[in-house]
Amino acid sequence: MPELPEVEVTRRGLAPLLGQTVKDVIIRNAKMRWPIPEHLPSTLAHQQLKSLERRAKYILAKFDVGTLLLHLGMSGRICLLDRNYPPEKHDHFDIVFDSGQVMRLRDPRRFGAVLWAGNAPEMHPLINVLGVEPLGNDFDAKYFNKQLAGRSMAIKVAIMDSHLVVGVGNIYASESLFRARIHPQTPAKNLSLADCQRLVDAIKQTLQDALAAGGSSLRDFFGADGNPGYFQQEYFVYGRAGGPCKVCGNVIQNIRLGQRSTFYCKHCQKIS
DNA sequence: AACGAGACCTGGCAGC
DNA sequence: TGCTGCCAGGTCTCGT
Repeated sequence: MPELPEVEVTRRGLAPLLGQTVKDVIIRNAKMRWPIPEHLPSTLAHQQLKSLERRAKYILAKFDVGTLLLHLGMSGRICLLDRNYPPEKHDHFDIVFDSGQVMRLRDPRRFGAVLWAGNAPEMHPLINVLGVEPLGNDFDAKYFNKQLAGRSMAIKVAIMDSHLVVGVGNIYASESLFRARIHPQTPAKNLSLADCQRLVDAIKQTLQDALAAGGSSLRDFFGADGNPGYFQQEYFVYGRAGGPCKVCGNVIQNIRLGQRSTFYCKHCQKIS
């Protein structure tokens, strides 16, 4: 589900739809984070899907007439199914294509979003405030060090701030800090350039590892039964409070930072 | 400008 | 079995 690697895996899994023409759009429940635009069925009718891109955790589906923005929120999932596959309770939105395939959005908590962005999605107010992509060349130690200057917030909270860098969710924030041996409560401004280098490297490596693992479950992810089949990653710290650190054997701690569960090893991770 | 808290939702689980 | 409270992979909005 929706950390950056799963969003990217989802985007790649939708590739069979490229070049196909929209036959129908079905809105079963428009009450997502923002209302699903009522005009989508008429706007998208007979339109050909030109490209599928990703920015942060948004999937951008581009058509000649504009761009559809999809966000999976906390519990969203997109499946490719046969159009006759019966919808379930939380299947809120379908795009039916001329091949008979349907792109179906399921989201029990409805924190996700389906939005219309016109032909300049990078100017959309939700998109144009976003920070750099974590896997791109713009995200490096120098940039990050500059962004963190003067910020007293905990580094864990900072790396989850999408205005600085996008795509680092709650799981991979804890995992990346463990790999970089940085305590999650460290004030962001205290990180040296060398600390930033280790953290940037750790974030990139953590996301790439997850992407590689998620990619291997692609078949299950889009299985006919809608089974998510997401990989069972071996986490170093996330969800392992009370258990032994895999490096030093000390007990993994659980605290709350920015109202989110945070896991770390107090022996391996130090405050600077 | 920066930061913290509240808000949006449903489902699963532990504890009583 | 049923109820209650808490927790969950996100992030915008508002008040200080």
